[in-house]
Amino acid sequence: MEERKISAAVIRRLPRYFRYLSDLHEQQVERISSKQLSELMGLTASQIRQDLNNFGEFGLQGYGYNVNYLRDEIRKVLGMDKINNMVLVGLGNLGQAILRYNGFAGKGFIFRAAFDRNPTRIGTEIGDLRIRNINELNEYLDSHDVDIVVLTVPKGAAQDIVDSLGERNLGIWNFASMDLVGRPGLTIENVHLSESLMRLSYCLKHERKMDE
Amino acid sequence: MEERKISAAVIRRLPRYFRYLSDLHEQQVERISSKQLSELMGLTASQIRQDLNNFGEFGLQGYGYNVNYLRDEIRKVLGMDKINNMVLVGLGNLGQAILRYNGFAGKGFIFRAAFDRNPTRIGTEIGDLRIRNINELNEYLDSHDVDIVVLTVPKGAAQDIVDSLGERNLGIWNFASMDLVGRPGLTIENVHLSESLMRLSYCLKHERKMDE
DNA sequence: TAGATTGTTAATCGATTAACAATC
DNA sequence: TAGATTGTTAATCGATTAACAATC
Repeated sequence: MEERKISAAVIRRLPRYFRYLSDLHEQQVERISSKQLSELMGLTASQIRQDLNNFGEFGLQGYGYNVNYLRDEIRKVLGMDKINNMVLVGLGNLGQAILRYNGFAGKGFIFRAAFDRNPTRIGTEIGDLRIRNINELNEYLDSHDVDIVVLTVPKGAAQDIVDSLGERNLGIWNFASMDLVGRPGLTIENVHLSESLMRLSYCLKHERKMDE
Repeated sequence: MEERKISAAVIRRLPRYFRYLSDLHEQQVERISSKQLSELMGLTASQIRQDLNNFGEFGLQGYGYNVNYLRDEIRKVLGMDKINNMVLVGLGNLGQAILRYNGFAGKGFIFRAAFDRNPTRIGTEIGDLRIRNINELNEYLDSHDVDIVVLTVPKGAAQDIVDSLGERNLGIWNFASMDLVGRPGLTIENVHLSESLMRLSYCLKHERKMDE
């Protein structure tokens, strides 16, 4: 499927395209040109066409792009044309908030189980999920089809959990403020909130607008 | 103070340098060369030296960098050599989690007030903060020195709040999954969790390792 | 058909890497 | 002094922008 090597910069922009196209679709917009989209998103039309053509020829000369079709193609490219099964580990404040947020399910990202090591939490329910003992994580992964493990544990615990995951192919959505040591089969995406806040602080101090 | 134009790529890396240097400092490491740091962080030594020299000459030939000194300089560059006063708007799951997280205060980012529009929340306490009515936000900003407004409201409400902030100079840490329309004086940093999750999905599907 | 807009090649710009003189 | 490692210039690489033929 892959032909060219897709750059990190393009991958970073893809979900944003998806969001804009979803919004347009919701507003019943049927077609859009790269020019129009570029003005909406603050990019150049050239860049949009280059980006999209990494993945196929989605447009029509003289017409532009069909919003719904393009959205659907990007959806596929992003691997969102299927259910992504997730489990969450670590039910502190952030873990609970992520688990309770209902914006992911609509995009096909569904929480199937939640784990913690704190005995006072185990057995309690959040939403419709009963909190399980972290010890049961591997057993659960053996018997269920899990795509993504969400790590909302303290940074001291994160690497141990990753190391305990065996040889499985998994995505790790890491909220611990550290860089995990991975291995083949693991795909790690970091959400480093503190670093985002520091960038804001930098931009504030230096009056620097950050281009998306 | 600014001489060269600092690129977005450099700014994105700065907080990560700060994190690694903080970790090294905690481990009592006194000095480090760009070579050593590059191996630790998965960058090239060249890039590290280039990055740092945007802000000054922090090293010593034949020696490398003093960890504590370099950390402190980057801290200043990031605008973290002072207290950053924050208020939070929107006490849903995520807002409460962010407010309760105690990792920001240690870096000088301190929550001074929290606002919501839901009458059942107003007046209750989270941590040591009493939730205030969102109507009082402007009054509060008039009488207090606030640097950063954290927006953890639904996307339908986010732009209205931004528009209501008047002419003030503020940083906006935006968790709503939309791009805010800013104005001079506002510095916006977005945390788009859904987009991060989609990137993970993409990388999973395409077996793509994302270089930090 | 004429006008619009794509897909794509070529040109430009900027970021990363390599190399090395300066110097601790 | 000899060895190490910086700061910085030059070379390379890659990403963005511009241009335009193809074509709806």
